[in-house]
Amino acid sequence: MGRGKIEIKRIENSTNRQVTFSKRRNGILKKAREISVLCEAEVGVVIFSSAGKLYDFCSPKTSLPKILEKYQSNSGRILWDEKHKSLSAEIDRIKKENDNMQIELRHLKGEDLTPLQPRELIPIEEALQNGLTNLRDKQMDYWRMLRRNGKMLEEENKMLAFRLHQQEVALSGSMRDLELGYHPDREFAVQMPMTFRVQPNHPNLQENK
Amino acid sequence: MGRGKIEIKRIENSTNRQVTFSKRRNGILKKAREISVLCEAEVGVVIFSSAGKLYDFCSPKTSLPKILEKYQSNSGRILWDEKHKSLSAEIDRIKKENDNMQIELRHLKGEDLTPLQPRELIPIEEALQNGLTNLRDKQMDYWRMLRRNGKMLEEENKMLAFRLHQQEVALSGSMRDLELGYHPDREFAVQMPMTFRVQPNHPNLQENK
DNA sequence: ACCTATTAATAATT
DNA sequence: TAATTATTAATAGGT
Repeated sequence: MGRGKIEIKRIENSTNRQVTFSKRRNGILKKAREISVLCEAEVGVVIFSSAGKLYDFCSPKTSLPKILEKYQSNSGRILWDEKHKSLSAEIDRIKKENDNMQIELRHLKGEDLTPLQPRELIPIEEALQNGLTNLRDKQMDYWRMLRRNGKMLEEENKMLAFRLHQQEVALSGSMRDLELGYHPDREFAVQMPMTFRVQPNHPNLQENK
Repeated sequence: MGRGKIEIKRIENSTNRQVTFSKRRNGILKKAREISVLCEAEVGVVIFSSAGKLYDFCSPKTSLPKILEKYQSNSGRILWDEKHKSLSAEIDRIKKENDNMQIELRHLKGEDLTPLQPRELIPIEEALQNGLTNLRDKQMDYWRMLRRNGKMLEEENKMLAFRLHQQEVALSGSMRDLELGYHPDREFAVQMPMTFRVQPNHPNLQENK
């Protein structure tokens, strides 16, 4: 179609090649549009000129990603790039790690032990014993902390009770002053009664047991 | 181009549509091949028929993945966004699962318990106790199996020892025959001596303890 | 699937 | 680079 028939091989004349590219490119894109409308086909076309310029067409109501997704599932060929491969590889790696941990967890919980040899049960038993030992240590720490805390509260209580006692003494003194009249010389010496003791079963301590 | 001009709109007649699709599809793929040869263009074409059948072309010396890679970097459009997102999402999901299991494992091993409240230690302790119980059960099963096995071996030994005894008796009889001459009438009745017993500390059983 | 009249694409030229 | 046009190629409708 043209003033003469041409052979389908590289056009050596650079200008001709570029002109032909331009014309035929338009032709293909037009044909692509037409077939997609006429026949309800999904079409994707990507063309790079030899200079690297991009031209493309995609049938309406879809998109290149959609078409390519369909292409992959339909052809079985994998289009995705290195990044995808590495993501997939990472997924595989993590899944494997996951499986191993799952197995270990099951074993520690005493599940799926049947296929194991007695020899293989030993490290699991040790892990469990160890875990229990560590846990008990931790619980012991808490217990000690609570006891220590209780003792501190006890001390604080003792101190507060003493202050309360002081105030009561002071208050009763003031009351007496009010009743008997003010005596500026009178002295209310503050003394700590060393024999004062909080009862060991002080209510406040109950809550921290 | 044809017996009549046609409007570029969906062909209602299904047969016509299919025929036209077939013809034009070939046309496009041919054009794609031609432009790629004539003009050194890189071309990728993907066509789906309305029935979902796939046809494609890719210029020689390249591949669809390569073309699409180039397409992405050239157009800035990302073709794999969706796929990427879903893969990334899956990685996140699995990693989370992974982390949770890792924490659970650590806890069971008695590690990283410090930030936990005493209340949170209880289920861990229960899990460990449970695991240990299950494991001990399993070990008990093995032990019982070994014992049962040992008893069976003991029985077998008893039987073998008896047979050996028989043969010794028969052999010594034959020897006597050889020494005294053959007496066809002579009878070697086989009797099980019921009082025969293998010693409980039979050497073969030691290995299975 | 093939045929062919007709339209559409395009190579060469301007 | 764009328009023109002679010619080939594509294809619509029929068989």
